[in-house]
This record gives sequence, structure tokens and C-alpha cells, in this order.
Amino acid sequence: MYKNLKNKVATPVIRRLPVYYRKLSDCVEQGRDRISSQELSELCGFSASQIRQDLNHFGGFGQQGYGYNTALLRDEIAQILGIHNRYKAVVVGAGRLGTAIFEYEGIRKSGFDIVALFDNDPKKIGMKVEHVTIEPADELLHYIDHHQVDVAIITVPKTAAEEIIRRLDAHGIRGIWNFAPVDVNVTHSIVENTRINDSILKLSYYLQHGR
Amino acid sequence: MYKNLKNKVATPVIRRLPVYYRKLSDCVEQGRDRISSQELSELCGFSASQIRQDLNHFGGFGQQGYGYNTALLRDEIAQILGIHNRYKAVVVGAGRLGTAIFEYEGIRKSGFDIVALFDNDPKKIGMKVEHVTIEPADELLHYIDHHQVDVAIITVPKTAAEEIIRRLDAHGIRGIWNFAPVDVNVTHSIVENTRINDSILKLSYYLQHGR
DNA sequence: TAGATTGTTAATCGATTAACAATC
DNA sequence: TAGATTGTTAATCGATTAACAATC
Repeated sequence: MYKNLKNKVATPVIRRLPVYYRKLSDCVEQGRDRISSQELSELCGFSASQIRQDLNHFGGFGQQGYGYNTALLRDEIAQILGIHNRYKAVVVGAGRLGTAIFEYEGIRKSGFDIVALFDNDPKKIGMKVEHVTIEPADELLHYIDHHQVDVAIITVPKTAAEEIIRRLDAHGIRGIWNFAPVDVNVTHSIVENTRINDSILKLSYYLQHGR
Repeated sequence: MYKNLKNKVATPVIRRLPVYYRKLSDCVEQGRDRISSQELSELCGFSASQIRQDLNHFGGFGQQGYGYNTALLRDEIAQILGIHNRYKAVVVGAGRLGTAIFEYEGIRKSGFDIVALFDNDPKKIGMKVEHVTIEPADELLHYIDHHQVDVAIITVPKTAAEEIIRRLDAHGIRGIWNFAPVDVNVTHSIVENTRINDSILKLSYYLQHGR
């Protein structure tokens, strides 16, 4: 088990954890059961030194002269990332993106079970996506007050997002995964913003200026 | 017009440019025509000093004693990001995510016109998404050899993504926006990876450990 | 044991912040 | 002009890299 985090871990480290997890999962899948920091460096594109530094924030998972056991290290990182926790999530906005997220099995594999979908379009309400019925957006708050919901996934347009996020925060939601291009000052919720549009602007920048 | 970039600009700076662009667009939309680095700092969450540093990589867009003209600064950043360039793009993988991207107007507003959609599912081939017909994935390379295509957007599963990316690179595509969880060593293409799954793992981490 | 590779400390590098002269 | 705020240099902070003793 990884050691307790007395000191806050720097965000660059946390951003690299999912990469380690992904690459180690690939290794395990391919039947590779051992890896050195140098070999992992070649897979991830981070330096071997950095990898050893990163991992030692959480504990000594390797063995001198041997390296790391891939399955063991993957599982440790899974624990650190909290992949084995289960969270109940709702999707707010049942458009293309919302339903794409809903159907994406990676979400469930990462510990999130989507239990409800909300939309304000009368044409969509009552429709089923897989086994889940789309419910009216104005029942969202009532729903989270009466069911255990840990996380809301926001895929509504920018204009609606801010108020929804503020209200979810006020109603005590633990986590918000926000795809809308708004920043909301929440009081206690943990917000993770995913800005798809920022990504394409980065691509645009590099197309113009080169890497 | 912004000054030429002799020295490469650090990636943290480039990551912040889309944020500046977004916040300044909001200001312009709200009729606000002037902003100081301090005020912009409050909107973006970066320090005023950092904002002034960032902008001065590209030129002096402000005025002492006044601040910045929002519309002017927004337009300069748009130029730097290359938003006014037009690129022709194809989407490879016409699933939920691929069609969500296809329909997302932000893509077009950022300079990318999606001209074709490809999929390998016989049930999808021939179907229309808006005005564009889904074409068979095995005609992708032929298509890019015979039409002007600047960018490919990859929303196929992991198993198919690596080979498609390698081939697109070999066929001379300029840019690849990749949503699949694979890293491919390309020879000359510019690849921007968007890892939706890494985002939710970060949320998972913070749910467990707090911010 | 000898060889390999980690865990960890110290050195370096780069990014952020502070400060202030320039100037609108 | 006086006040405000930039542009820019210098100082600080933090993250990455290098080095090597510990040890499997």
C-alpha cells in the first residue's frame, strides 16, 4: 500500500499518473511483467529520473537491480488514483457529447457509474439511452437531493452551465466534471474541467508555428 | 501584428493562450472594452505578472496607465493561435464522440471545416450526418491522397488508432487530433492528444485526496 | 559476488513572481 | 501634470535532472 500523503503532491506529478497507469496496463496486457524506470521512460516520454521521483512521492514500489513489477505498480497507481472506488454519476446534457460520455466504457472502468441522464429538450425527455431514461433537467436538483449522487458530468451549452454548476455545488455534490467553457467559483465541490476547444486551439497554434 | 517568434515559446504559455482568448471573448461579448492585467488575472486565475510576461512573448499589446483593449488583444491572440486560418479536416470514427466533434460548432469557429467522416461499420457507411455521408474507413487513405485534407480527427478505438495514425503520417497529413489512448511516433505530423480518460482519472484522484 | 537499478540527495534548469523604470 | 499600469529585468521558487550510495 502506498504511503500517506503528508505533503500535497505537485500537479505535474498528478497529471503524469494516468499516463503511468495506461502504459503499465499496456505492459500487463502484453504479458510483460517487469520494467525499469529507463524502459518506462521510453514508453511515457518522461525521464527515468522523473519517474523514480514521482513514484517515490507515494512509496518505494521498485526493487534495486530489478526494476518494477508491472502488475504490482499498475495496481498501486490504481489505488493512488482511486480507480477502485465506485462513484455514482449523472450526466447533465444528453446531446452527442453527453451520450458519448455515457456510453464510453472507460468511465465505468475508472470507477464511475452513470445512473441518470438529464436534458431540457422535451423531444429527448423520456427517450432511452441504453437502459437509462432521459429525465427533465428541472428535476436534476430534486433527483440529487433524493438519491446518492457523487458526481455530475456537465455537457450542456456554456449559457446553461454556470448556473447548473453553482446549484449542484450548493446542493452538496462532491465532484463536477465540466466540459463547458466556463469557470465557476464553487464552495466545496471538486471541479475537473475538460476543455476540448482549448485542445484544438493548441493544435491550431502548432500547425502555424511548428513544434 | 504580433512580433515574430525567434525563440520557441514555452508550452505552459501556449496552454494559457486559449484561456486568454476565451476570457477576452467573454469581455468583448459583455461590452467591456478595456482590461488591466490585474483584472484579467482575476478572470483567468493566473497572476497579473505572468499575464504580462506571457503577452510580451508576442508583443506589447497594452498601454501604460490604461491596460489592454479587449477586442484588440483578443484579435492578436486569435492571430497567434491561428484561428483565422482555415483547415480541412476529416473525422475517422463516426461513433458518438466522432459525430459529437463533427457537430460541435467550436471546431468550425476555431478554423477547422470537417469535409468527410469515415467508419468501418457497414451499417453506418452511407448514412448522413448533417450534409456529410459516412464513408468506408478503407477509403480514407485514397481520399486524403486525392483531396486536400490538412487534419485528421481520430475517434476510433485504441486497437485501430495506432495504424491509422501511422499511415496518415506516412501519407503526409499535417495535423492529427487524437482522442485514442495511444502514443504514436510520427515522422512529421503535428499530433495533439486529448485524453478524456486521463481527465476523469484526475477527478478520481482529487475526490480521494482533496485539492 | 558482480551487475543492475532503485531511492534519494544535491545541482541545475526553467518558470513564476516581484519590483520598478518607462510611459501613456 | 499626477496617477495608473505596462514592459522588462532581476530575484525567487519549484520542478526536473544528475549523481551516487544503498541494496536487491
